[in-house]
Amino acid sequence: MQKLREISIPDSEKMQKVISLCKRRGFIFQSSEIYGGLKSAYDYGPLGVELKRNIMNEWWKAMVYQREDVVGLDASILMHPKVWQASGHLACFSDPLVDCLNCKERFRPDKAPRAKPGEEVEFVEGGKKRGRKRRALVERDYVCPNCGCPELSPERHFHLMFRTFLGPVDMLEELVEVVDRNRGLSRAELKEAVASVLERNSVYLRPETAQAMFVQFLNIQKSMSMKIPFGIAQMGKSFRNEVTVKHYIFRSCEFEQMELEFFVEPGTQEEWLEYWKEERLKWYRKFANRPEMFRAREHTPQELAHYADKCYDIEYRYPWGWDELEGVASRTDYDLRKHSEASGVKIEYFDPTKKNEKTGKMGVRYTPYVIEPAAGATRSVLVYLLDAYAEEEPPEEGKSGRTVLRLHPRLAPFKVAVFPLVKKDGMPELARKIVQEFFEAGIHAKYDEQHAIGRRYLRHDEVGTPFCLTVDGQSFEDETVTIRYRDTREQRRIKIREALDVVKKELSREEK
RNA sequence: GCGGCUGUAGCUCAAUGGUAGAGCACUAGCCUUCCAAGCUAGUGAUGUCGGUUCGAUUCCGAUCAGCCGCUCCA
Repeated sequence: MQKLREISIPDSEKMQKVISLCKRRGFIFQSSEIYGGLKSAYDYGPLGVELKRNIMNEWWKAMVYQREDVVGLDASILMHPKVWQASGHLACFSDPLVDCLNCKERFRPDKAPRAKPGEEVEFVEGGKKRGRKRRALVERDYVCPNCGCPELSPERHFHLMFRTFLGPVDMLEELVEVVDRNRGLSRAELKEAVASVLERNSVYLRPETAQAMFVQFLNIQKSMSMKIPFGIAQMGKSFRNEVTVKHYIFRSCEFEQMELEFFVEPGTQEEWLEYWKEERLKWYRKFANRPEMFRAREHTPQELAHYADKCYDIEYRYPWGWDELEGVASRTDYDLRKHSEASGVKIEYFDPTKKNEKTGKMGVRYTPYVIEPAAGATRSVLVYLLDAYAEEEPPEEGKSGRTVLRLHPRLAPFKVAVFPLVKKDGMPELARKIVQEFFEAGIHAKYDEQHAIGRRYLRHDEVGTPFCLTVDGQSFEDETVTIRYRDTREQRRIKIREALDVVKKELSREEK
């Protein structure tokens, strides 16, 4: 057997290499590139769309098809604005921020050091460690947390939800009229008047898929006769005006989520949280070459969101360190309760099998608690690309090293490539006949006759194609082809009529 | 949003105030019976806008985008 020696790649170079491969081989392109690109927006090319879709299909399979207690949902991205009022996103997503005019620090006023208005304070010019000292009067009840300077920009709100407007009528006229009518007002009052026009017409692109599952809880539970515990699964795009976008597709303003809301009886949330944490960790590791690169980390009390009583982050060891991939949160009954209060609709579950302690009769009514495993689909794409990317030294003298994507066969964009050894003697025709069988079976396959055979193997290694079938002279004598394995570079002969089954069998293997 | 660095062909990189070059890749053809062989020919680039200049890819400014750090990330 050939010895395949992997070249170790420093973390500092890994992202560059993966990004470059993704562009070169049609996985991921920058959005609107010919216009100079758009901040943190990326397009999934012909191979990227396959990888992303394969990951999402595997998630759907594990969440919905392979269990009885979860059903699916595909909600609209635009929802009634009251949804976001009730969920708290409208308020929380617009924290005021302030810039320090001295050291350029940006911070939240509520987290800044307190000070007395009118007091004189000393600070270093430019915010450096040493330098000329200056004094100034405190105007507000806080100073810059970095340099202590009281000279600050106005408090500004940063809306983290994308606002848009429903309805074809342009509100420009209305706005002009409001401004015109209120000429005498102060700036603050005018701002409020304009804001109210905007608010009245605004809808928002969802910042998470979760809320639709809470809002449709009753419809789904009743129409499908679901009994608690049960879950609702949804995949789709969400949008956030992130202050800082980072690390390629890791944090972008438009991203794709795979979320499960799993409703449980109050009091059982802890065990279900543990259950889902383990399930999700297992799921990620199933498709990975390096399962040890995934871990679950419990949130510290400081990190915990206001709606959660406990939360795990499923983290991956990215080239920049451990970072989030999925959050598995115990959200209590916060969301259902909020929507119940805001809408006036009683969102409860009636369990006829439990005895009511108070009345002694059968049947208990309660607001379910929810466990939320919320995964990043686009983050998963990055994670599996990083996990799969490898470079190898030449297996022996005179041969070539290679770059290989060791993707799980079910995640790989092409499942199989079919080649004629050379472009003559009827080999292309036979190879095309074989590839046609895969087309008809719905297995994504690629016919390739360009360049020499070795180059074709290596090109398909680079995009993660797990199996290559090659027609040669012998194929016409005994109806066999060679199957060549991506991970080992080994090959063996199989009967042509068995080729489809051999590939199918490899694809159905659970473990990587 | 701040600070630092960066932007030349699909990729990796070179050069210059005066005709922008290579390797790889790609295309066509020849050759080729299992791991990036060879030969011939070919396509293809200075992120965008503006300024200085006789002339700017080079100098300056703005802008867009990327990387690193800070900040942010209910």
